[in-house]
Amino acid sequence: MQKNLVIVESPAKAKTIEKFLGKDFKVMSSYGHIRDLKTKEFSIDIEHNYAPQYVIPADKKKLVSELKSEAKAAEQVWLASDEDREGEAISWHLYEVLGLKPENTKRIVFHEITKNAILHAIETPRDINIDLVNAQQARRVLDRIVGFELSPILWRKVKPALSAGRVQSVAVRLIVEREREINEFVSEAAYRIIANFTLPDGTTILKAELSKRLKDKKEVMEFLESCKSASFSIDEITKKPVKKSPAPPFTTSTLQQEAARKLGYSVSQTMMIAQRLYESGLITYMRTDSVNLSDLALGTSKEAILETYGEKYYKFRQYHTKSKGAQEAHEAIRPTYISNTEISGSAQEKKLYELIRKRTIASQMADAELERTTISVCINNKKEKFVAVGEVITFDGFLQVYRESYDDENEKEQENGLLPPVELHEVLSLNDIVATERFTQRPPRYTEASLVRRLEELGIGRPSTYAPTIQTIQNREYVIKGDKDGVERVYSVITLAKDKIKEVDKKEIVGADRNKLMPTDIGTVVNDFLMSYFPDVLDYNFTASVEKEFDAVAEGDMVWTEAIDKFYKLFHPIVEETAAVKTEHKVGERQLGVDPKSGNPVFVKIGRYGPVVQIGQAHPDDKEAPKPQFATLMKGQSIETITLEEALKLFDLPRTIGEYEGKDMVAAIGRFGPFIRHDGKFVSIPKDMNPLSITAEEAIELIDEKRKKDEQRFLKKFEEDPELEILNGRYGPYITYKKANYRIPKTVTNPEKLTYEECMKIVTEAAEKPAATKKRTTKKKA
DNA sequence: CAGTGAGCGAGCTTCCGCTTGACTT
Repeated sequence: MQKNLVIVESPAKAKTIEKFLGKDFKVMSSYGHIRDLKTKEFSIDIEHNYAPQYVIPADKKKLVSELKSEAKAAEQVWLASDEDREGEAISWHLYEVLGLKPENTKRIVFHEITKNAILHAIETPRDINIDLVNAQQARRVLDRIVGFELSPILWRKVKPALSAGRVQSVAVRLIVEREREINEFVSEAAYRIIANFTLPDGTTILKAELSKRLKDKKEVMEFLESCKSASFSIDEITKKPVKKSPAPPFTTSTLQQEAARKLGYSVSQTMMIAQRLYESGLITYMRTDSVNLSDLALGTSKEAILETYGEKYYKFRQYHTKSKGAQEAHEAIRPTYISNTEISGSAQEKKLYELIRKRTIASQMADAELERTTISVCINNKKEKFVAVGEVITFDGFLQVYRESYDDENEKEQENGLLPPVELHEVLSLNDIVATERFTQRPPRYTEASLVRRLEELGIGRPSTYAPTIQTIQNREYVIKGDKDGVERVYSVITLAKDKIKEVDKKEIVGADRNKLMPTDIGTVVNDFLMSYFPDVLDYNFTASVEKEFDAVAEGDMVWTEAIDKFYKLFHPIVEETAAVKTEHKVGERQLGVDPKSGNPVFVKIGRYGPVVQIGQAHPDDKEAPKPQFATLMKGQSIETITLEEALKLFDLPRTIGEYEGKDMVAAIGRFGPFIRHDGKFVSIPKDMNPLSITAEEAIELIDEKRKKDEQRFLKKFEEDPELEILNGRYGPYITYKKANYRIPKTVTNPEKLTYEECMKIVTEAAEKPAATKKRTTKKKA
């Protein structure tokens, strides 16, 4: 019989702890929550004081019965779930479901997985904190009420299968509002003035910028004109020491941000890779909001720094979490063993590990020291000055290991180089002055990672939900991650050189974006709807204010059902009212005008499958009445901005554009964008062409291109096995075998020369690696 | 990642937060 049963949340953690505790302890994992509200029902009994109806999900039944029998057999059960609200609730559910008894059940907590921490926890057990559990129930019930009362309203008023929630709806709001700011943004121009001087030695160049920008061309002309006869001399040299400190160790959110900036990983990619590192025992837990390092980690970091860089580079630092609502059940994300400089694994895993290791080490290193030199050049007939700033690193400190990245150019600190040695009052000769027209920048669109950062700042969402939330708002098609073409802008450059002023216009592309989050029509309509009826829930401070109540519950100062009741009494009547409003028109519907052909009204709205134009009304009761006509909006069109003319044009599709080889060519828009159908085959119309304006010649060219590509698609077939083929895909050659695809190693230069045996070797080797065998088949529709 | 290609009157959708697995005979 087992003496002790310890239950933790994660199986990887269970494995580690079992080693520390010895053979008198069996350690099992609950795999997170073991009980929850029903998935398909409201499951809250409003009439009976918001009593939640918990069930054990089907995929947890087997686990729960195993836990139950192990618990029954054990002399002592130790509930060791995380030391936060959710963890406390997990322990409580375990206690209830497993039928544990108070006399042989103990609750223990530790927030670092070290032998000392665990042994200490075993020595200092406590009871389940029911106040904390109730705070979790309040959180759970509130989220269910908000989600399950708001979503059905959207199904009725906007589109089926939509969703709303405390977290996702605010995430969408951030993106919608940012896009509006961008649309309303008016950039302002000003001239940046840069002068190149030659020092008295006759060769060295000093580059300096005018201390202020000039408003317009007239001002620039006047300024340059007066510079013709001016003399320039150095009137001030200042040197100032500057210090820079390292960033704290990673939390989930900062790891996601840095992995996106430095390695280009998406938020979910980062989490998957980190999960593998965690399961291999290489890093600590990857879902955390804490920047705290264990004493063990602090000690080994110190050793590593002293050994590799020397004492001068070491500085003991303790970080404190600043983010709102942090619960700090875990440590910061760090290598399990700092001394592990190299790991085995995929290239991605290695890169992420290296990032985590460097960040951890740097966080315990000395400040970098810089010397900032400012040289100011005065103009004898003006009070403005030219200024040159240079920076020299006098001691690199943590910079030797790690440098934090920035999201966009605005945030990036200017890279100041080294300045040439100069003397005070030295007279300089002017080479040229270049005035470049610069524009203020619009606010940046969110990336996945910058959205996570914003949500964290607002205290909305948790480390375990950042990645799923971003997935959800994209699945619902509230936002899309995509690219935006920039627009060409003309700016002028005015140069003074050799006493002559010259002006040229130059062109630049601005506002182009890659992989940024942008709202869709659906997202915008849903957001506007929720904002007008439920501004309190969409308020950026809603989560923060309910968290305050949950804190009061956790402290025992408030009964959780009263907190919920307070909210429900305000919230539910609005839900009822909103649902009761009979609307003839869908939310977001907009009439564009009248169809000149039929005289029927033309309007745009969110249809069952997304944004559409509709001509004429439906007459559900009259079967004889003419049916309305529909047309889907094209990519880039929006129900907010589309005009009547543009909308009517969409009805020209499908459009016969001519004949080729005796068969009609028809242009239309399908599920995956514009295409041409010809002789039963489909050819996509590229982004820079329009199905409404494409000519027969262009279409024939596309068809021929497609045929050529299809021919080249089959690189090689094998007689040994017809299911094995080498194909040419969008991303180069690949092997396909039994409906699965396999990458050809980069070392192979002539894929078409691969033999049957070589191909099968690639296939079987890939199949052995667990990651490659899995093929995600994402089903959108039921 | 590796090729798809409507429809707008018929049937169930949805929340947030913990955690990973992968039918059973």
